[in-house]
This record gives sequence, structure tokens and C-alpha cells, in this order.
Amino acid sequence: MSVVSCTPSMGRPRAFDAETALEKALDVFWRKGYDGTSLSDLTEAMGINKPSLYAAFGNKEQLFLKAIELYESRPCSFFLPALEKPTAYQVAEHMLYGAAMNMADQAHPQGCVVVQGALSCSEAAATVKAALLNRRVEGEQKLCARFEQAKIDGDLPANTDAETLARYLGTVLQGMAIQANNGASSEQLRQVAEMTLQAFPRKS
Amino acid sequence: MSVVSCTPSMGRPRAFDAETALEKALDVFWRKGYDGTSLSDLTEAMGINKPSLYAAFGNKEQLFLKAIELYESRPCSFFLPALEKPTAYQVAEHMLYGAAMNMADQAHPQGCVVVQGALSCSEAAATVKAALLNRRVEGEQKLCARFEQAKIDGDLPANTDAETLARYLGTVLQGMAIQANNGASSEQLRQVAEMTLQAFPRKS
DNA sequence: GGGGTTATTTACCGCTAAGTACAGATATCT
DNA sequence: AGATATCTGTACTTAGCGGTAAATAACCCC
Repeated sequence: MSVVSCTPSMGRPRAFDAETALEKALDVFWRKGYDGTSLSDLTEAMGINKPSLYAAFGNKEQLFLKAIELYESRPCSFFLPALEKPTAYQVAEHMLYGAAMNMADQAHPQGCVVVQGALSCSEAAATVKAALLNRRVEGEQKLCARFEQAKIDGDLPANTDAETLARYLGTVLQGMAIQANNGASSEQLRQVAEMTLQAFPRKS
Repeated sequence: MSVVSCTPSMGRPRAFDAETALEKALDVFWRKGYDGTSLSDLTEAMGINKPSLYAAFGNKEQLFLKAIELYESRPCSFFLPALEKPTAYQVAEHMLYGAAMNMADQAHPQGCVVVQGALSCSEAAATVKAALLNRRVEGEQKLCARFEQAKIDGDLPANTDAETLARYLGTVLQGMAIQANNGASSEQLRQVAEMTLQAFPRKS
């Protein structure tokens, strides 16, 4: 699934790669947040002019939403793949270690754009704030459903509160995003992940 | 220590209460973040005009910093008081339950302004971003020092990694701020607090 | 090569941002 | 009362915002 408009056969061809430009936009939104990013920031980083941006991506808001889609579909994304692990404990393990690795990775801005892209923001950003909030909540619901399944599978005790367990894990993951912004290293986050797993119920 | 300029004896007296106005400003910054808050938002909420704001508080940046000082000195603040508890476990307990209570309190915006006031932001907000980051890191250092003392006191095992423990707790607390923004209730956060404490080392 | 189509460039729009000059209002001090 | 000091309200400045109109350039199809 291509996140950007596909190139038509007729007319002057686009002088930039839309996917690359979107990556650049994501980087800016990630570092500065939606409110803190201006169109000048974007066009400069993307290497295009404003009319090109508007023709290719609609407007600032739609550009942001497409950048988030890209963010979540990237190969280095760790959340959804972790859900596929065979046991609840392994799901948590992969998610926490994946987050530790990813969120402090110096190859891109620290933290998580879904957490920090529009946390507290102006009314103009209400739509994107809601979109991000939705993704955070949905992620936790998927985690909850995965833990319910784990109870059926028998790799979580039957009396486990799956919702609270998912919320606990979500809390730590989101906290790790802040920690990465605070300057914590991957190794330091890995230690936090390890400690987090100590509160995790084991197969009884 | 008064956070605002003290009233002089001569000249026309101020028509508003500076402390009350600062509370209003804090509320706006808390909900909208530094970048998302305009001077119009502020003057409207504070019930004063721009020249009064500038005369009393300097500028937007200084107003923000004063609002943060007020935030941390408020009676409902839970972080510093928790450090005074007799044992490391009680420190963690009071901090986590205090956060659960406070961050989802409907009497004010959700979450924590130190976390969400300027997480990802424009270059214009670099100073306030650094100030908030500093406070988060300092809080964790105080926590770490408290846990080191606990090892001396004997209410934490001697082989405890105080730094990691403090970072783990900081991670959960900061994660709870995001959770509160996600709409989590105090009761739901309390459950997360409970689970967090299960990873906490007990007196051996 | 010409017509149709799309992208790029430059210049601009209306609006709001943060911050301030200045005149008038209201207090204290002598 | 008068002088002095401070605050308030209106109106303003400069700069940047998100977004767009219109002319020009580059491509495909016939």
C-alpha cells in the first residue's frame, strides 16, 4: 500500500521522490511536533516548494497524518511484529526490548512521534492530536486482546487482568519515549525493560 | 518565596491578582503546550491585557517558567513530599499513588505539564524545553540519591542498582502522564501503580 | 511538432503571532 | 494639592504563519 499519490503517466514528472520527501517531513514533525513545525521547516527539509507540497500531500495536517502512516509502516517498527510472538511473555519482551533499541536510536529523533507529535497542542492541531491518541489507545487494545488470547492459550494465568497488564506495558513504553527524549541510552532503556518484566506474570 | 514580582507601594495598584493570573496561565500552557499557546489565549484566560502581562511577567517564555515554578510548589504536588517517606518502598508507593491520583484529576488538565509542556517543539521553545528536561532529569537524580540512602539505611538490598530503579520509576511516572492524556482514570492508573510495585525489590 | 496535462517557480494573499508606544487612569508621598 | 510612580487600554509594528494564483517549464500522446 503506497501512502502517497501514485505518479500519473501524463504531464511533467515530479522532480522529487514523494516517499523520500515524506521521510524528511516525518523527521521534522518528530523533532518539533505538529505545532512547532512550520511550512518553511517542512519545505526546507523536504527540498521542495510550498505548491509542490500542497499538490502532493494536501496540506500540513494531511501531510502529518501521512507521515504517521509511514512511521508505523516502517520496517524498524516493533509494535505489531511483537504481537505475533508465541507467548504473552515473549510479546512483552520483544516489545520492550524493541522499544529500548528503537526509541534511543541516534539514526532518527529520539522517542516516538505518536507520543510526542501532538501531546499538548493548539486547537488547530486538535485533529492530529485525536489521531495520535487513537493510535495509542488502539495499540493498547490490541495488546489487551493478545493477552486475552494468551489466557486461552494457557501462557498467562487465568486470573490475569489483561487490561491492566496491557495498560502497564503501554505506560512503560510511553514512558520510555519520554526517557529517550531525556537523553537515556538504549542500554539504559534495556535495563528498564528488564525491570518491567519482573512485574510480568509467568506461566504458573 | 513569591514567584511573582512584589507589589510596590507607589503608583497605580495592580487591578488583578498576579498569583491567580499565573494559575490561569499554567492551565493554558498545561492544556496547549508552549508552542500551542498564543498570547491571546493567555491574556483571555488571565483576564488581563498584553501590556499588563509583559509588565508583570516579562514575556511568554518567562511567564511559562514562572508557571512551572508555581506548578511544582503547589500543595497538591506529590513528588518531593514522597521523597521524605521513611523507606524506599514507601517512597515509590506514595509517588506512584500520588501520580495516579493527581494526573487524572479532573480539576485540572490531565497529565503533567513538565512532561507535556514542551516535549517536541520549535526552536523558539528550546529554552523552555531544556528547562523541563532538566527538571525531569533532576527529579530522577533525587530519586536515585534517595534510593542510595535507602541502601545505606538497609531498606533496599545492598546490590540494588539505584540508578536503574530510579529510571524505572521515572519511566512509569512519565508514562502515566501520557496515559492520563489518553483518558485513563485515576483508578486505572492506580492499578498500573500496583503492578509497577511488583517489580520493586523488597527488604530481603 | 503541436496540444493537453502536470509540476515548478515566483509572488502574493489575509491573518495572527509576539511584542511595544503612548496616552490616560489611579494610586502614594511630600 | 501637586509631583511622581505605576498600571491599564487602545492601537500599532514587524515578522511569520498557512495557503494560493498565475505564469512558465517539462513531459506524453497523436
